[in-house]
Amino acid sequence: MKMHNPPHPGEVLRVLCLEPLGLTVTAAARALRVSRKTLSAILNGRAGISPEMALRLSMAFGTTAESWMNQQVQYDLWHAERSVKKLRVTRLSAA
Amino acid sequence: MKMHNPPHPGEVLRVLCLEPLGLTVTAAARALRVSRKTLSAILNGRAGISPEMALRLSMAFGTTAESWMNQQVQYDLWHAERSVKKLRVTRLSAA
DNA sequence: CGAATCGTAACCCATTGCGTTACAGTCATC
DNA sequence: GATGACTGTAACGCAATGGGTTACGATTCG
Repeated sequence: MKMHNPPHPGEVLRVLCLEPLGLTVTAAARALRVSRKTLSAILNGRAGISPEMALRLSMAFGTTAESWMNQQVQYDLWHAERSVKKLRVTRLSAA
Repeated sequence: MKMHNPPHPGEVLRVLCLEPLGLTVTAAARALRVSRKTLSAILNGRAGISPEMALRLSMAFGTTAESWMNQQVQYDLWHAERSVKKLRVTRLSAA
């Protein structure tokens, strides 16, 4: 069940939300009451989905905030595993 | 399925991981290779679970990093909903 | 040409995770 | 009663990050 290479949520947002509705970045940012820069950063993978942004997205697109946050978690964990390759931690419990 | 009042992950960590093993905060922090202050902050709800910390916990306790991150998400979203009570967002899509 | 869009850089601000050091309080054992 | 272990936390410092504004160059379209 481990995702191979999870896309950043912004990519999903663009393809599944903006494009189907023919929304421009500017228009979507206005609707979300967020600066164009902030939305652009997310769409291009330069920023993550914050809890508040997840709420905004859920309200604007009729989705759940959890789904956005979960995508972000998958993305973050996948990259954390690879950036911090070797964490020396003492095993405290067997499984 | 919406959690009523999700506990912060630190509480779960303490009750489900430290206590069963009779671990002190100091000992657990040493095992996780984290400062005692950092672990204490998490246990007392003064800090969240970062991706890296989720990885450390998964390695030490044989759990999944996702489970810790998901708990954090539930906690964050629940509080975000209540702190930012009214986000004025334009609905862009019906369901 | 002129207008709209877009990505982004440059700044500024607030928050947050993490480390170290240090202090006060609790508790158990000597 | 003194000693040592454990705990929470304040005070600092550092780096990263989300978000806002302004502004510039590039692209696309009427």
